[in-house]
Amino acid sequence: MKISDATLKRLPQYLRILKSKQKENVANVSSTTIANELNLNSIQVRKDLALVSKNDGKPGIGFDVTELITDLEIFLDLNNTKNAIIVGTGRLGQALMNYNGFENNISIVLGFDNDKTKCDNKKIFHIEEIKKVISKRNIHIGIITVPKEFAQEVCNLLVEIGITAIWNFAPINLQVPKNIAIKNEDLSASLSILIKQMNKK
Amino acid sequence: MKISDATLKRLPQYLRILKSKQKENVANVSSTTIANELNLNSIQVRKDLALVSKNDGKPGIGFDVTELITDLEIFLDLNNTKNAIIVGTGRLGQALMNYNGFENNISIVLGFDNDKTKCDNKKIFHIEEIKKVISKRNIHIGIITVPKEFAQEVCNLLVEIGITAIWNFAPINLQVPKNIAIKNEDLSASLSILIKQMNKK
DNA sequence: TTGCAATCGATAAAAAAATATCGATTGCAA
DNA sequence: TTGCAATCGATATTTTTTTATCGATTGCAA
Repeated sequence: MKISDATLKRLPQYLRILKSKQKENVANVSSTTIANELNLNSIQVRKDLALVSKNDGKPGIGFDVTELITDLEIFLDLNNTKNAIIVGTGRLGQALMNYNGFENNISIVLGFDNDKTKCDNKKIFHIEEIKKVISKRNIHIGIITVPKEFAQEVCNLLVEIGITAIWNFAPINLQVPKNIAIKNEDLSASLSILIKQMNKK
Repeated sequence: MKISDATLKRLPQYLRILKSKQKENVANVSSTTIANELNLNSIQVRKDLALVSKNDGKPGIGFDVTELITDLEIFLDLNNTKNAIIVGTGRLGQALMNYNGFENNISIVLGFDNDKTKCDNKKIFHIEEIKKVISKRNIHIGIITVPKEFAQEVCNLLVEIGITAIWNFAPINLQVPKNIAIKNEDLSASLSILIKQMNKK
């Protein structure tokens, strides 16, 4: 059973709504309710949920909030924390190191930079030390927040030291071996969509 | 003629490649070349480009780099700079204020925060002053980088003062009137996709 | 009870997006 | 010249995604 990226993108949103319902001590939520809050179609919500949960919704009532949360968390693999490192500890890197919007599934354990003045912090090391510092730790994810000129180089380095997933914030499409997972976070593209949408209205 | 979000997302990537080719004094680029660099299908590239440019590619040669750049920039409305403000000048807000990956189409002119200690900066004001400070300026875009608890409230405020496009980085789905353009930047969703992809490999 | 509104899942249909096919054009090398 | 490889656009096909339909279940109110 494979799940499309489109669906995958919606799952964390469902989870957020479910958790907020849980906080309000709501026991059941209908697909219609979820759909309305996210401006989606309720059929789509049901289909998405059916892919990740064996807990059927009950006609007239909806879905059991707690059960669905459990299933979503399992599916999204939110229970075991992934260790991550960040290369590039400028403002964006620091913002991510301190971001609390992630649903607790990654822990950004270390940062690296080529600016020695930033390395006074316990958690920030000079990029040259990366091999040495990382060797004994179990790191899954590498986050790239360096200027685009250095991004491919950093990417290669991360691959070399055994990182298997790369989250890239530099405005460039990185080339990686097939066995490496990569997600390019393209803020320009987002902005283009927003501006296009704005001009239409 | 309407363009899908999927296509719209690819256009800035094409532009980036074209510009880098231009820098290398390459006069023509084939759809195959572009497709390979982005791991896309060349037919898809040609179709996308046909939507935004009347300059046909030439068989055996490819597309004229300069012409395509011009057409993409016109289509993406990159020539007239949009003024933007940021609400929430924590690390992420500051990172965006200093980000240079945008293709020069927005200028983040001012920041707002509810922390007075941040407001010594010429460009950062207290949120309470927002109406007064903004009234005479021509602001198009509002960027929200506050904690999620305050995001909807800030959003409402932005709508109230006449902002027509909102770029939201708080992990929450904001509700806006129909005539307002909105883009929720969902980092958790991106991360979910990356992790899913990683686990598959 | 009984009937009604809310909701579900399964299946079908529609819409959208991606990819394949194919004849035509171009430049280059034999 | 001539033939070949690269490339194009237009059209057709396939695949994927979204939305609609419909019979069935549930709780609640009359």
